[in-house]
Amino acid sequence: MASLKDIAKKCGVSVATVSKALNDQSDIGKETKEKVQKTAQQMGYFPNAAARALKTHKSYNIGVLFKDEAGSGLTHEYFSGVLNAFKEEAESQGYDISFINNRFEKRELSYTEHCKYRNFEGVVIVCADWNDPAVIELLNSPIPKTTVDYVHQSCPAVSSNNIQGIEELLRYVYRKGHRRIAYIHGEDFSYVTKERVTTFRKTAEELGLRIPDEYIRTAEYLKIEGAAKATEALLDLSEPPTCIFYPDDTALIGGRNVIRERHLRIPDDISIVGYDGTRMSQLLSPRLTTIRQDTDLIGVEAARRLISLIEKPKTTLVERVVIGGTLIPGESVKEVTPN
Amino acid sequence: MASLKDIAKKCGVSVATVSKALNDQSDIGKETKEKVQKTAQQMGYFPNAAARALKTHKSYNIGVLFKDEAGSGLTHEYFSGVLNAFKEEAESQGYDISFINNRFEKRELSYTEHCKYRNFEGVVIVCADWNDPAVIELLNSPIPKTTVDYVHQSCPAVSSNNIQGIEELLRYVYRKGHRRIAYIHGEDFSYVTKERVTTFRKTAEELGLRIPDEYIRTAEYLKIEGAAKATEALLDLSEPPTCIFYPDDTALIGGRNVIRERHLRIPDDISIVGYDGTRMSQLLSPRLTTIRQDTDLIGVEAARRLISLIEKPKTTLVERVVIGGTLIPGESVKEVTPN
DNA sequence: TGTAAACACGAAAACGATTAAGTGAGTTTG
DNA sequence: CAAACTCACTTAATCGTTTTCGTGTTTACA
Repeated sequence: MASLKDIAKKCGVSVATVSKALNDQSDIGKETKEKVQKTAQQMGYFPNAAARALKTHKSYNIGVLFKDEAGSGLTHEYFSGVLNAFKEEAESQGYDISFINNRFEKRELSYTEHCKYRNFEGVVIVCADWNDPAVIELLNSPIPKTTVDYVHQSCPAVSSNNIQGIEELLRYVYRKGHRRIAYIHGEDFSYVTKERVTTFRKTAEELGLRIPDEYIRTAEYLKIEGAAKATEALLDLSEPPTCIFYPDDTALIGGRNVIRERHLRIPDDISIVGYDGTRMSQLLSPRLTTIRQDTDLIGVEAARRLISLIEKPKTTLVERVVIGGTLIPGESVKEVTPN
Repeated sequence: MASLKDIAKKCGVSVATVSKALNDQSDIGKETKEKVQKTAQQMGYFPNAAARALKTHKSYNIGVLFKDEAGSGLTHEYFSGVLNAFKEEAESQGYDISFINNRFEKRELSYTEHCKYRNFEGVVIVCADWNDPAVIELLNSPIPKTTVDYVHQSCPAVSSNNIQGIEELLRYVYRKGHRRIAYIHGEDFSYVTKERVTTFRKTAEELGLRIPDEYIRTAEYLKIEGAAKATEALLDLSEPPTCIFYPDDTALIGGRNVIRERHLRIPDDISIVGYDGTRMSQLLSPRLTTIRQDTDLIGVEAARRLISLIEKPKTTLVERVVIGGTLIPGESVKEVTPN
C-alpha cells in the first residue's frame, strides 16, 4: 500500500533517495538511510512486485512446468515431493513459484511465451511430455531452466541415481541368496528405463547371474495392469523367479495382487522389490523392499542449480546432477539358500 | 518482447490506438483495428504482465496457500487432487496460479502482505493450520478468498459432503447385514471429524443400531499407528465389531496390517471401510470399500467461486458449497446375516 | 587559499501498459 | 450555412520503481 512516494513525503526527501536507501546503495548518508529504513518499516512498506519487475526485468518468480497426465503429475507422490522441496528451497532464496501453462486470455500461448509474459526468471520442468513440441521449444529457449529426471543438453538436469539404485537393489537381493531374479521394467522408450535395464544386466553379469530373456519384461510405470500380467507370465514359467523387480511401488501392487490371488505368500514363497519408497510402500505388510528416491534433495538441488543459473549464468555448470537413492530393506525379500 | 510501441511504429499510429485496438475498444476505426490486430499477431505480441498489473491493479494471478506439514499437504493425494483441479479451472479462465509464502528477500512477510506484494487478486486456502495467526489474518483481510474443507464466515467454503458420505457408508454396511459397527475417527478438534461423528451417531440411531461407546475411537488422520492401536483394542473386545470404519484410506492401512497379523481375513472375518477413495485404495486386494471425495469438483468449484468473487464481488454469495462423494463398493465389506 | 575530489541528494527519464481528455476532420441538423 | 455532433485518433498523465546524470556542499590536499 505504502509507496516510495509516501515514505519520501514523510521523510522530506526525494523518491530516488528513498529507493536508494532501501536498496542499501552507497551514495546515501548514514543518517538519512537509517531514517528512511525505519520509516519504511513503520509504514509496513514493501515494494510493488509489478513495478519492480517492469523496471528491472527481475520478477523473482520461477515457473514450474508440471503436466498432470493420467495421475503421474501433481497427484503423484514422487513428483509432488520434488515440487514441494523445490518450492521450499526457492522460497527461502526469495523466489516465488508459479505454474506455467499455455493459456492467455482466450487464446493459446506457447509455454515459452507464457514465461516471457510473466517475466519468469527461470523455469523448472518437473514432469512433462518430453516429445511435446511446446516443451521442446521451451527447452531450446534462452530462459534459464532445469529439468528433473530428464537430460537435455541445454540445461542442468537433476535426476535420481538409477544406476546406483538398481545396482544396490540387485546386489542386496543377491546377498539374500536369490539367483533367479526377474525384472519387470517400465516403458522401453523412457530414459530412466534404459539406464535401469542396462544397469540391471551389467550388474547381473558382474555377479555371474544368468538372466533368461523371459525374466525381463515390460509394464507401464504407475499402472497395475501391466505388472499384473507380467507377473502372471513369470509365475507360469516352468522355472519361475524367486524374486521379482517391479518398475515402481505402484505398479508393483498389480503383481502383489496376482501373487496373493494365487495364495503365494510374500516373501516366503516369492520375494518382490519395488522402486520409489512411497509412503504406501511402508504402510503395507510386509513392508516393501524398495529404493527411496530422495525427492527432497532432488527438489532442493534443482532449485539451487536453477537459481545459480539465474544469478550467475557465467559460472554455473550445465551438468547432470545425480542424487543417490536409499535402499529400504523392508520385509518383502526373504533370505534363501542359493540354488 | 514486442511492445505496444513497436506495433505502433509499424502501423504508423499511436500507442494509445494500439492499446485500444487490442482491447477491442469502441473508438477505433474498423480498418485500423484490424490492421493493428494483425500486426500484433504477426509480431507475436502479448502484453507485459507486470506493466499491465502496475497500471490496472489486475494481475490475473491467484495465490494458493498450501502448507505441507507432515505429509498432509502437497504430497497428499486428496489436497494435490484438489489443487490440480483448481489450477486447471483457474487457468482455463485466464488466471495463473502462484504459491503464497511468508518470505520476502531476507525478512518475513505475513501471508497477507505477500499477497499484496504480488498483487494477487484472490486467494484459495487449501491446506493450512487454521489456528495460525497469519492464516487468520489472511482470512480476515479484504482479499477475495475461498477455503477448502474449512468454514469461515468471511468467504465461500467448498468442502466435501461428510454428512452424506458417512451416512451413505453406514447405510451401505447396514444393508450388507452388519450390526456391530465400530468407527475409528480422526482427531476430535477437527471440523470434519465433528460432522462425521455426529452423522455416524445420528444415522445409527435412525437405523436402530446400538453403538457401544467402546466402538467409537480416535486415531490421527493419515497415520497408521493410531488406527493400528485402536484396531487392536477393538479386536480384543469380548464382542468385537464385524465392521470397522477408518478415518481415511491411509490410516486404515494401520488397522489392515493388524488384522492381517492376526491372520484374520478381509472381508471374510472382518469388514473394513475407508474414506477418500485414494488411488491406493483401489490397488489393494481386496479393493477397499470407501468414499471417493470428488477432488475434481471441489477444486473446480473453489476456482469458480473465487473467480466469481473477484470479478463480481457484489453478486457472489458467501456460502458453503458441499460436494457429494461417491461410494465405492470395493470388496472389503462382506455380506453377512444380521445377528 | 584555491582546486579537486568525495559525498549526499534531487530531477527526470524510463519500463510497458491504460485511459481521460483533447483535437481536427467530416457529418448532421435546424 | 453555422452550430453541434461523431468519429477516429493523439497527447499526456499515471501506476511504482530504478537509475543515470546533474548539482550543491563538504572535505582533502598541495
